[in-house]
Amino acid sequence: MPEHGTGKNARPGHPRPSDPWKALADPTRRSILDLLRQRERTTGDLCGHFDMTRFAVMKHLAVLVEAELVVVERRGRERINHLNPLPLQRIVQRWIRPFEASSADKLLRLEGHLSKPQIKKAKKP
Amino acid sequence: MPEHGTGKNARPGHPRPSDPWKALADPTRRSILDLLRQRERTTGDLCGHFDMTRFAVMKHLAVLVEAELVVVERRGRERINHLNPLPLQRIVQRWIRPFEASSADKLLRLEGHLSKPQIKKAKKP
DNA sequence: GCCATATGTGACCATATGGTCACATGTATG
DNA sequence: CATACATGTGACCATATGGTCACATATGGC
Repeated sequence: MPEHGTGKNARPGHPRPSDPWKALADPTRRSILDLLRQRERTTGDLCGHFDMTRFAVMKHLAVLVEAELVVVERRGRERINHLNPLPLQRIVQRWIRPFEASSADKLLRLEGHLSKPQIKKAKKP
Repeated sequence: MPEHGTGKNARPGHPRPSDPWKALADPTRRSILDLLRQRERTTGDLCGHFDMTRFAVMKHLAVLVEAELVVVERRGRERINHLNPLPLQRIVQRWIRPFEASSADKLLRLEGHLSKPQIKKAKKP
């Protein structure tokens, strides 16, 4: 049930959410999310913040929408992009928290490897 | 000072960490981190868990190492891969926490837009 | 209706990426 | 030392991705 898998909810308007990690991988898209975190913005507004063309920004926006990180509201001839924080929260809960849980231990064990070669067996002369 | 890469510390051993988001983007690599979270593993051990060839897994491992998500310890003829939780923690602290901070408000405002189906007008024939 | 504005679509290109393989290196052990 | 095992390297290929553009489609105001 927690998995919105391939074929369960195949409603026309929501084909299937794509991997939010993929969407997050691009720094431009992360900047877009950052701008959207401040307030919702039209596509044109967003374009003003980047060096690339309007089309490139729109493509990034499309990726974010497919990952459900951005929700679109049509208002007249404008398109207003809203941040949807849910996928990020899901990532935190299903991915990052578990890593944090067991990290203190590993961190300590790691320091040994990071600083010294940790030779198990004495080298033969 | 003569040009030496991108300024800061271009030491031979540490070229510069690549974007951890990029490394996290691939599901195989996330699975590797998941396995490494349980315990450290050799490359061969990791390969056993995936359908692809050993080389593919090694490439993924290389990406993870460049992003400093994995630390390598050489032990004899084996290579032992350790998880390094620090980059993940950095992502959480510098990226995800700020989003969580302002999300409750946005969530409420979003609900209105999420429930409206956004019907597209029929195309002209 | 007409036109300017704002956004959408498809084609197109260069490069990055995931994946494969043949072959090279290193190391433990008989 | 020889050989098998574990890992490393480079070339190579197919596809995905980021980016561009020309052109098409709404929408609001006149």
